Amino acid sequence: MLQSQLFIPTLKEVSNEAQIPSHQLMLRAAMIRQLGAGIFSFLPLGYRVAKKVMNIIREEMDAIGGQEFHLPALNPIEIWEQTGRVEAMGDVMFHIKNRDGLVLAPTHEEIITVHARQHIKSYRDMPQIWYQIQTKFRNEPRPKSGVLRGRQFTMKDAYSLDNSWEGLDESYNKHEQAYRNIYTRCGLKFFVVGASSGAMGGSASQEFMVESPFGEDTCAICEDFGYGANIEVATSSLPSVSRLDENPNIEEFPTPGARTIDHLITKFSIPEDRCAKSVVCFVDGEPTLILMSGNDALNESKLQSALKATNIRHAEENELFDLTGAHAGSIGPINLKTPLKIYADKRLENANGLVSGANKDKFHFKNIDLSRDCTISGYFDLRTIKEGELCPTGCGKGLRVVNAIEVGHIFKLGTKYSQALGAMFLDETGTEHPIIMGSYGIGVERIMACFIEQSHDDKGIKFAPSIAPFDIHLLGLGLKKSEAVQNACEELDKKCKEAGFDVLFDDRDVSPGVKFNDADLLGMPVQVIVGDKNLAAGNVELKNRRTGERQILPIGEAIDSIKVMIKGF
RNA sequence: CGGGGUGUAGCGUAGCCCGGUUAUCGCGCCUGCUUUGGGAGCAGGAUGUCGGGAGUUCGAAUCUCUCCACCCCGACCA
Repeated sequence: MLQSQLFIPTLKEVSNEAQIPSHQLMLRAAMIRQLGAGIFSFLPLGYRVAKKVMNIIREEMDAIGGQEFHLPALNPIEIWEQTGRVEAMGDVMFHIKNRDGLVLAPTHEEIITVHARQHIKSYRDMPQIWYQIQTKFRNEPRPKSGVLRGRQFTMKDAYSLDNSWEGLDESYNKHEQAYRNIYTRCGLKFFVVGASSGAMGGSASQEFMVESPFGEDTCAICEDFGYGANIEVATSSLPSVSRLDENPNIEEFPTPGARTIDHLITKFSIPEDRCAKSVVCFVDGEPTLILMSGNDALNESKLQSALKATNIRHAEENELFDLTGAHAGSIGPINLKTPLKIYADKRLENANGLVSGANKDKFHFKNIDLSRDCTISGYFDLRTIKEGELCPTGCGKGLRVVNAIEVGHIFKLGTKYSQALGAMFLDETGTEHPIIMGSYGIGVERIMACFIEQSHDDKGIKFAPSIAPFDIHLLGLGLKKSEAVQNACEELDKKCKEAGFDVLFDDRDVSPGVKFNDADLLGMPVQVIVGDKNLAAGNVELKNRRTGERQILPIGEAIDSIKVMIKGF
C-alpha cells in the first residue's frame, strides 16, 4: 500500500502524560489516540496489529474446537442480579442511565450461562467451547498506562461447558495449551502462575504473565520456572517455628520503647521467629487477631480465602486500643481486653517459647505456648513470601519476586453460574446436575502493549512478522528525481506482494531521513531501501529492524533474502 | 474516594510566584525557490474562547472562588 495515501500521522514527541514506552510508542507510531481517561481510538495501523493478534487467537481457539459467538455488550441487569454480581462488581459495572434495567457487560459468564440453559439439556450436548472477541466495559476507578488498563477494551473470552469434572480439567488444559500457543505466536516472553480465583469463584485458576516494571501484579517465580504463583497465593519452603523442650509458664516483662519486631530482636535479643506479631483486622466486620511469626507480612488475599471472607480491613489506631487495651507494638493473644477470635500462620502451629505483646503498653509476655495458653481458631498459610526464599517444589532454588502484567487468566469456575441461573443437564441415569463451567480471558490490547514493552529501542518499535502491521517497509529514496528508483520500487512492491508479503511502500516526497526515522519508529520487520547510489550498481539494501543487520545485494536476489530474513524472526 | 500535579495554535511548550506593549519558542501546516542516504535551507504566510463559568481590578494567561478534563501516587481491581 502507498504510504502517501494512508493515514499514519507519526509524532516526533508526545506529552509527558504518556509515561511508559508502549504508550509513548503507540501514540508516536500512529497506532492509537486517546479520547478520554482509559478510552482509546485505534488508528488504521494499530487496528491492523489488533486484527493480526485477534486472528492468531481465533485460529488457536478454533483449533481446540472453540465456536465463535458475538454476544451483546448491552445486558439486562436482571440476569446479573441472579448471580449476585451486580453487587459484587459494584461501581466497576457501567449502568445505563436513560433506560432502566440495562448495564454494559464487563464479562460474559452470565450471558453464556443463559444460552446454555436454553439449549444444553443432556450430557450428550457437551463438551462445548464457546468464545467471542468483543468489547468489554469496566468502570475502572483509575485507568492508567495507556491501553494496559482502560475502561473499554477488547477481550477474547471463552467458556467451556462440561458434564463432568474430568471434562472440565480437559477443557481447561486445552485452553492452557492454546494460550501458550497464542502468546508464543505473538512473540511474547511470558510465564504462567497459579492465581487466586477471587470473586470469580471456582476451584483453580492460572494467570499468564509478562514480566514488566509497569505490571500491577506481583509474582513469585522459581529461577528455572518450575514454579510460579501470584503473590496472593504464593508459598515458599520455609521451616515452621520449632517446639522447644523447655516449656516454662508465661511471664510478663517490661519492653520499653519496643514498638516493632525489630526492636524486640535487637534490644531484647529475641530470635525473630520466636516473636509472634499480632495484627488486628475486621473480617466481614468481626474484629479478629492474626498471629504471624517475626516480620512475616500478613497476606490479605490468603486471609480472605482462608476465612472465606468478602471484606477485610485493618483496625485503626483507636480501634486497636479499644479492643485490646494496648497500642500497636504491645498487642498479643493473651490478656485481651475484649475476647477476639484468633487465627495464626501455619508456621506458628503448636509453637511455644513465643514472645508477644501483653495488651498493656510497654509490656510483653514470654514463654507463650499457643496450644497451652491461647485458643487458636485455626492455623492457615497467611504469610506473604519474600524474595530469595526457597521454591516450595523443593528444587532447592530461590524464588524471584517480580512485577508482571496479566495478559490472560483461566478459571475452573465449576457450577457457580450454572447453579445460580439454573443451567442444568441430565446425566446417563436421568439425574439432573448443574453444567460444569470454565472461563478463559485474554486482553487483546495488553498483548499489543506488552509486545512493544518487550520489543523496542530508542528509535521505535521492533515488530515480529506475526503481528506487524506490514511485513515489509519499502523505502524509495528520491523517487521524484529518479525514474529508475521509481521503477525498481514498483517492481519490488509487486514481487513482494506476489511472494505473499504485506508491503508498506513509502512513496512520499520527503527526505530520506524522515523515511528512515519513520520506518524505525513504525517497526516493520524488514526495511527494503532503494536509492539511486546502490541502484546504479543494480543493488538494493535490506535492513533487519530487530537486529539492525544490513545487506546490500542485487535487486534480483532481494525477494529470496527477504524470505530468509522474515523466516529468521 | 484521599493526596499531588497539569490544562496556553494541529503537536510539544515558555510566560503564572511578583497583574500592565501585539502571548514565547520549536515542530507541523500553506506559498515560492533551492535541497534529497538518517527528522533539509532560505524567504514569505495562516492558525489562540490562554479548559469553562463567576469574581477582584482602570487592566487578568497571571490573583480569588467554583466547575470540568487529564496525568501521577494511594485505596480499588471481576
